[in-house]
Amino acid sequence: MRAYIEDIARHEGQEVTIHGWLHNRRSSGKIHFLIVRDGTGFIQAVMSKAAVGDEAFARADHLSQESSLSVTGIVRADARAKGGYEIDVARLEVHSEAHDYPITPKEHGPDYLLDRRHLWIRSERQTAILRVRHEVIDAVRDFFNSRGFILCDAPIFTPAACEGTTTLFPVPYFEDHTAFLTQSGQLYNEANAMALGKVYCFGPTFRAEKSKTRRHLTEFWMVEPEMAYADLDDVIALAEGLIASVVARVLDTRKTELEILERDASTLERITPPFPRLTYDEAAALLKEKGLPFQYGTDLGGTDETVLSEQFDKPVCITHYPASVKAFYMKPDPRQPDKALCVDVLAPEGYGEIIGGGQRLDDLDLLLQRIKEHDLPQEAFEWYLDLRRYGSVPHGGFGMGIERCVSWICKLEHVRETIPYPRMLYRLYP
RNA sequence: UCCUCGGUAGCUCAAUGGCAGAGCAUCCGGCUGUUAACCGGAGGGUUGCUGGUUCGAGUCCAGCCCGAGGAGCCA
Repeated sequence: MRAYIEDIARHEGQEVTIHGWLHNRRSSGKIHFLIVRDGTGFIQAVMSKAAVGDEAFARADHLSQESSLSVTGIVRADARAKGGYEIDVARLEVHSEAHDYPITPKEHGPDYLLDRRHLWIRSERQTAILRVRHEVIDAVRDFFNSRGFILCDAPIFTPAACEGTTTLFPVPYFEDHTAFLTQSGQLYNEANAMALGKVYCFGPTFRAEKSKTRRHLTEFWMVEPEMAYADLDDVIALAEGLIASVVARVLDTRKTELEILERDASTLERITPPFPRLTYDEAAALLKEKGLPFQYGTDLGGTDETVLSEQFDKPVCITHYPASVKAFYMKPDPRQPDKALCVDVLAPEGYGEIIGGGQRLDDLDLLLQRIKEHDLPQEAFEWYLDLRRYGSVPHGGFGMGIERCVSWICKLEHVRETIPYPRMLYRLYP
């Protein structure tokens, strides 16, 4: 009977066949220990010379790492085994031998591994991370779907910058046209919210900044919800609910993976709403108190975010940034018009911003003024201005970077491990 | 674009300006409970590239290439 390693406990005492690959092999003369992986997990297959005969035993002695094979044998509980179970091999069938597999069971540098990312993802640690990524994405979708949000994706090819400031990737678009890869579905999301009420988009996002840090990818995945008839408090409550829900799901279904990653689950168990909130002014005062060289009126830097997030054991919401450091579409606070009704959520343990959003500017005249102030071409935004011409309402939303979120939940050193094929400043292969 | 660090065997790394080394991987041999198994043996080198200093350069100097971390930048 065919079985998967993740279900092996259900097959104790039965004879099963595992189809997979040889992860590692140890031998002790008349007994081989084959570590087999099948994509769902790892298990040790024990092969004794007495059980399989001299010929089969000798063949297994030369089996190389990552050769594809099927092992058949009885599942046995064993306290010495990592997952609690082993297979006593009765038959072993080799499908394809691998020669000189480049990723050996010893240390490798990041450059070497990234050049072989297509093979690196076979490792136990990388499969654990990619499983957590899958769970995070699934939890995000369930969260919005169960709350009446409609998935309504924004285009990847866009005609111009959503904002004038950031660097975009240009792509030729038939004769004489240049399209740009999206850096946000935000503006389209606003139009979709006016059509469908509560929407979200979820897709790849492209940033051509020459950022070279552990928090940056040039291609990453972002989920962006947007709600009509919503204010800043609604946006913050939604962000809290999303993060708490995603963390709870990973704790519920991916305990094994968190153990493989040596991630302390107790720090994640504290992630329940409400999250602490600080205004920009309060954050600035706190940074000054801590003796950081922070200049009031500027955006928070990487170090500032790290120090702030380390003050709390939950994600922290920073609101009311100066309007001047935020995007043109942010609504100013009526009580203090130099501040924006915006929120950034900083992940704990120094992981920095994972969510950015806020309430959108819904007044036509003020929006026109902001477009002028930011030196943006008004004609490119006529469709966006129509949303204010035809039944404008208070609305808002946010964007959450999936890789930064996974990186925090898994407590990784670098976001490059959270996506199957990372795209970075100097890396486009494989 | 700037700052810092790095590039030596397939991999991870040693080597005061004086014979190019170790562990792992590979190959051969040994071992019936190994957990990155262990023990014995063998093969494996254009020291990133170009030039310079020197009796002598992996090592010092200059330029370049590549990478890492950070800064700037970045919803």
